[in-house]
Amino acid sequence: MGRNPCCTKVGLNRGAWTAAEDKILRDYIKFHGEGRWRTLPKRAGLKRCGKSCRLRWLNYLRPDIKRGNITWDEEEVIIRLHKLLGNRWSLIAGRLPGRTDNEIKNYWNTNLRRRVHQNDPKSASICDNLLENPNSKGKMKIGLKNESPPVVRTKATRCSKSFIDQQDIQNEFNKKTDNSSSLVVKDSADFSRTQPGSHNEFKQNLSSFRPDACLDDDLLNLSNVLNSELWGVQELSDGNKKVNNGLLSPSSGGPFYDEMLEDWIDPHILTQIPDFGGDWLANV
DNA sequence: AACTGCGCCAACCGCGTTACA
DNA sequence: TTGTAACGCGGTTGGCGCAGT
Repeated sequence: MGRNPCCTKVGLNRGAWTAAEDKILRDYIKFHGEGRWRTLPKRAGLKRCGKSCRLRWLNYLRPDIKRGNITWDEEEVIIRLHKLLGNRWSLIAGRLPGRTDNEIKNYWNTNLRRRVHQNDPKSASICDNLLENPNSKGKMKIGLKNESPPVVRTKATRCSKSFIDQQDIQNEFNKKTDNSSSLVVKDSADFSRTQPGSHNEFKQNLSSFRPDACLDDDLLNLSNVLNSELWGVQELSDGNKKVNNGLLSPSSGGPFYDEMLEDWIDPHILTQIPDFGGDWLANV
């Protein structure tokens, strides 16, 4: 279904914003708050379409916007999350306070993409350290099913559907944890086939536990990634392979820093996960 | 000094998803 | 249940500035 333009283009300004326009928009939002973008330009007296106003506010005028060079730490996070999430710029931006999705997208396209793809020594070393060095803090070698970054979802969803009754969450969690300790895994490839509705389902439910559920969308996608693309596979001394769930046992098998996990998932929930930080899954 | 090519990044565009009448 | 308004996302565009010639 096609959509009408958000506003008639006739008589509207386009292109770069002037300082005067910025001031009008900033003052208006300061007084009236964000939202109702479609009608905002008319009410504020701006000759812009609502979309343009929203974009200008979100990417440039917001008071919490951090402008200036991307730091090395931020770059590291971008590379790490892009490896996990693909072009989910808004999710990546959500992990970088003060940075916008547009800024990160631009930075990736102009600085990081080429370096990563051309094995630039700097970014290559970052990726190597993050994804392949088993001795790195909080990380281990992980198994990737293919070379391309995991594609999760490409389009926006809103957060509001993620709000879940807290008691239901707790009940579901209790149910799943009671069952989970007896899981036995033969290999990672077979896992999702042999254990439908158990481990994967648990992870799906785990992804909904955070009470401030606006981040649940992140977790849902993270869960999708873990379900489909990323598994920790460790070679044991006896030749057997040990399968680790990257989400649940980050210290031995996950592609995440511990602190990143703790940020993503309520610490209270983490403490209830059996053998968190160790070998949650039994293996053969 | 003038021209050209290129990179950066703000802004635009199309469209998927959600909310709501 | 359906249609549409509104929102938000990722991809793309185009203007500007800078470096090289």
